[in-house]
Amino acid sequence: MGHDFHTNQPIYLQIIQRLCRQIIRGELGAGDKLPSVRELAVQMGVNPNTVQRVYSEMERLQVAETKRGLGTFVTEKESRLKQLREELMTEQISSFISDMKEMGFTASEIVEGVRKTLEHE
Amino acid sequence: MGHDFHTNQPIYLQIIQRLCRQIIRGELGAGDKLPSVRELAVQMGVNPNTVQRVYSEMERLQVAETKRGLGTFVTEKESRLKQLREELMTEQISSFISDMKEMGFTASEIVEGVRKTLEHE
Amino acid sequence: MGHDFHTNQPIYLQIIQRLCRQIIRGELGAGDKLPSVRELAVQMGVNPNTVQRVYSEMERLQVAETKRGLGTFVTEKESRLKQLREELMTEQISSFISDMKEMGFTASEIVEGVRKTLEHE
Amino acid sequence: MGHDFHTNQPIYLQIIQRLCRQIIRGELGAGDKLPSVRELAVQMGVNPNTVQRVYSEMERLQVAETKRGLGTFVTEKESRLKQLREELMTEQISSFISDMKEMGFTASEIVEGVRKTLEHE
DNA sequence: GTGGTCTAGACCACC
DNA sequence: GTGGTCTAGACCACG
Repeated sequence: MGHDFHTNQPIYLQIIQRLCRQIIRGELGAGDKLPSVRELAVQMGVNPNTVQRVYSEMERLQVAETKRGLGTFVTEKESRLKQLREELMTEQISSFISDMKEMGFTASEIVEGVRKTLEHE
Repeated sequence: MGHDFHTNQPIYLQIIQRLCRQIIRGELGAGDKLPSVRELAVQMGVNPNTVQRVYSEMERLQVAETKRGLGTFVTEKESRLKQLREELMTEQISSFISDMKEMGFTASEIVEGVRKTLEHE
Repeated sequence: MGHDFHTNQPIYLQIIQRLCRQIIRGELGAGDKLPSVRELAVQMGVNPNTVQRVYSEMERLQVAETKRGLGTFVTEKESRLKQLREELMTEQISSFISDMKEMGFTASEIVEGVRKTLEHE
Repeated sequence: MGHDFHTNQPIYLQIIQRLCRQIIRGELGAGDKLPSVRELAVQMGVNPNTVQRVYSEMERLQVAETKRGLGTFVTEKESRLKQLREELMTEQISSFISDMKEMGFTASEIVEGVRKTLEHE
């Protein structure tokens, strides 16, 4: 079992996130084959139902495609992958900033906080 | 009803978050009285039990104190409030950065992304 | 306010306990006058209703007596006070031992634990 | 209904206490499955919500762990269980001793009282 | 009036 | 099946 039980985010979302990140990092490229449902289920120490859900969801997001009898693959549309990278980045940043503002932090506090945290690593 | 139904975060956590943000923004100061359980329940369009849970949790976090028969109050320990502000800020920033890194973004991409997004507002 | 708000035991019981302990320690002797309801209420930072309850309860326990127009006094029956001391001690010890046994500690573990804790003070 | 109504301690605390004692007595071992919420609710003659609260609290104390969709289990960390035993013992003893001292009993009176009471059983 | 606990019963996501 | 959350409405002790 390679996933984190301690968080309360649904396991299938954790797995989707992990796969998407591998994709935008380039570890998984357009058209690459994803593990079979059963394989990934074993790898992750998870019920096959859960993996099934992961793949359905990724298909809905047009990030993966299922070819009947062959398996599930990263979409072949490279443009969709670039778009995905942008989407995830923008989404992440805006939600971060809006949260910080809601907590009353100023723009400069935010930039400084991020810079310092990145330095100290 | 003033809370978000479209998110999957439990209502009581949403309310805690909202109150904590009001506190660290300084809208609620040390020692201030919080609304009574029943009052807040009406304000939020929520069951009193849910608010009860909010206040219990905030007391556990030492952000609120309850005085029997009198009501629930923001803690009188100013230091705890400063600490809370730091905690929430650090927590927010680190989780943001670790997410971004996991997606393969570099430190400079992150800082730039944040700076640009803040400018365009 | 000289009492402890942090515990969840009712305030009136805390006050009764405190008074009884002063009595069996001999700080308050048989026949001594107790403070008036209003006085004690101010001393303790507590509502007079609460003190009223304290005195009623102590009267029920035959530890205090109220003389109309004069005030409330520690009972004059010295024997009752000795008895009280014994009662409280026995009660305390038996409930302690039965708790420890219920937790699976042996007689010798209990005696040793108590001895050691008393030494290290 | 298997719990004490005649005490003023909340039912959920009584149940936690009972479970913790079973654990430190070794009747429930590390990793053992606890009854499901609904099961225990029936056993105890109590509402499922009350048991829910018991399990949440025990998880917060790191005495229990819940596995989504599977159930609630005694923590697998044996060290935590040893620690729990120590904690409960120390807690019990110190509160007993401080109570006795506050009542004016001397160290030797305390030790003797405990020894004698244990002999007469 | 306040918070604290409890029951009854519901719906949800997850495995 | 499991735990997690929520509503509705009740009763209690306390100040």
